[in-house]
Formats: sequence, C-alpha cells, structure tokens
Amino acid sequence: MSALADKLRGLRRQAGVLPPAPAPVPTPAPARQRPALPDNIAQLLGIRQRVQGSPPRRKAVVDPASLPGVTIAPGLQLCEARSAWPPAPPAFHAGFARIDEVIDPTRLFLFDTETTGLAGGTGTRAFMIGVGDWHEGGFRERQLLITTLAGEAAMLECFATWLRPDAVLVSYNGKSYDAPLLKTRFRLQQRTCPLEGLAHIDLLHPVRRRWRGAWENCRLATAERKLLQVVREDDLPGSEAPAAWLGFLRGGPTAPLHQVARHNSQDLRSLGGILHRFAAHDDSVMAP
DNA sequence: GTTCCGGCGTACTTCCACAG
DNA sequence: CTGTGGAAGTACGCCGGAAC
Repeated sequence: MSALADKLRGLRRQAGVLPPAPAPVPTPAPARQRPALPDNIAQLLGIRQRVQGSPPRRKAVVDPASLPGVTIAPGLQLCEARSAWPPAPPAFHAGFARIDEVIDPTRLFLFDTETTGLAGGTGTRAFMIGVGDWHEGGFRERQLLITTLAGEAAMLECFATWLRPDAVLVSYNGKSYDAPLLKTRFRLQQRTCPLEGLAHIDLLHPVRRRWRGAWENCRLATAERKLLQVVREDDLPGSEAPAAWLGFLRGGPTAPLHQVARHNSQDLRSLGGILHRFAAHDDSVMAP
C-alpha cells in the first residue's frame, strides 16, 4: 500500500497538485469560503482569475454603438441590410440538388454561420448566424451576433422564429457543417432544432459535380470568383473569424467583428448569386 | 438441363473536400 | 483539428442469353 501511495504522491507532485491535508483536523471552516484550487488548475483557469496583488480587473465596457447592428436582447445584436444583388431567381426545379421539386423563391432561406472553430462537436459554437432571403423585391440579409456567451439562447430563439415550416435551406457545405453544428447547439439548449426535416440545397455538391477537375478546388471563394467575378477586398479570412470574436470577448476591439459581419454578408450574397446561376439554368454560364 | 458469361442494379466501403 | 455528404470503387446477386 505504501509503495502505491508513494507513487500516487509522486504523480501528484509532477502534476503540481498539493498533497491533501495529512489528517482531518476538525477546524471550523470559514463561512462560505471557496476552496483553493490546485495551482495547475488555477493556471488553466488563469484567464478568469485575477493575479494576486493586481488591481481588480474592471469589467470591459463596450459602447453598444461600436458593435455591428442593434441590440435586440442582452448579448445579442441584429444587423439588417437590403441590396438589389443578387437578383431573385425564378421558380426552379431543384433537380441539380437532387430534390425533385419546383421551388418558389419565397421559400428560399440562405444561411451561413461563423463559428469558434472547425473542431466540431459540442465545443464549437456559432457566434454569428447570417440569413438571406428575397423579400419585398430585394435581397434581405439578417445577421445575429452574440456578444456574450449567454446571448446564444436568444440567438437560437430568434433564428428559429425566422424559419417557415416550408422553408428550403440553402448553404455551402451546410449539410455537413452548419446544420449539424446548429442542431447540436439547439440540443444543448434543450430545444428542438427547427432545421430538422426541411429541404436543404447544399450548393457545394452541385458545384462539385459540375466543375470538379475544371477548377483548382470547389470552395465558395473559388466559385464566387469564377462564376460571379467577385473579388473580395479587405476581407477577413474565415479562419481568422474565431480569433476576432474570442479576442473581443477578452476585451479586445470591436472592429474585427465588423469585418466578420462583412465577410458573412459576402458569403450570403455569393450563395444567392450561385443559386441564381443554377436556378436560372443558363447553360452558357454553366458550361465548364 | 446445366454451365458460363456479361450486363445491370444494389449495397457497402473508402476516400476526399469542405466548413471557420 | 471534426463531422458529413457524396463520388468513386468494389463486391455481390440476379437475370437472360449463348454454348455445350
């Protein structure tokens, strides 16, 4: 037993865990005092703990006017915009997406998320959901951005109210990425996912079927450049979006959030443009 | 009648590309 | 880095026709 105990003590020392008190001395515990964390755990949580002796960290004050959009709930911003481009597609048969149905454009619900990473699973969350549709003669974009972790529930709630029961989802790789991610977030909020059971046009696959081999790859950025002649200027690469938001959460500037919003907005409009090309069935353009 | 072979459809597996 | 859809490849069963 002693050898095992010694080994355990050694392992604890290596891990930096303080040995437990040698004997349970029955001293009256100070009222409601939080137990001290082992050093290594405290280090891991350092981001949330104040360095001893340092002045109390002041809560970062964010000027709401510096954030994108308007505040519609605690920790939740809404940005709305309208544009003439992309034009609304005509009613079209969605055979190109292997959906044997004629789709009325008013049912189309384009969406794209910005997330904290690509790792997937429950650790990744969407901090922005962008939605596009054709409404009252123009292309409408609505973006939900959470500015606190607690804002997520309100964001999902709001997003769910936007979905018509007959909506046809449109995304780029959304069947594999955005939709499962949102489903997980809804599940964690103990809510039924409103995306469940809806038709879904994932444009990645029609694009691949048509231009695989002809283009260097079939990423959205490539598709928008080849098909729509979109050249992004001052665009924040998608891979930098997580850092932009996490940086803001840690008290960083709000400017990168505007860049993320612009990036997401361009994704939505490109999605609309590519969909229009497929829906309009312009063979001269669709040819490789 | 039996065997062999090719064509076809289905089921399954593997691999790749894409999302921030 | 992860999860997913879909393309591509492979295996298998079934069927019909030809050859013996």
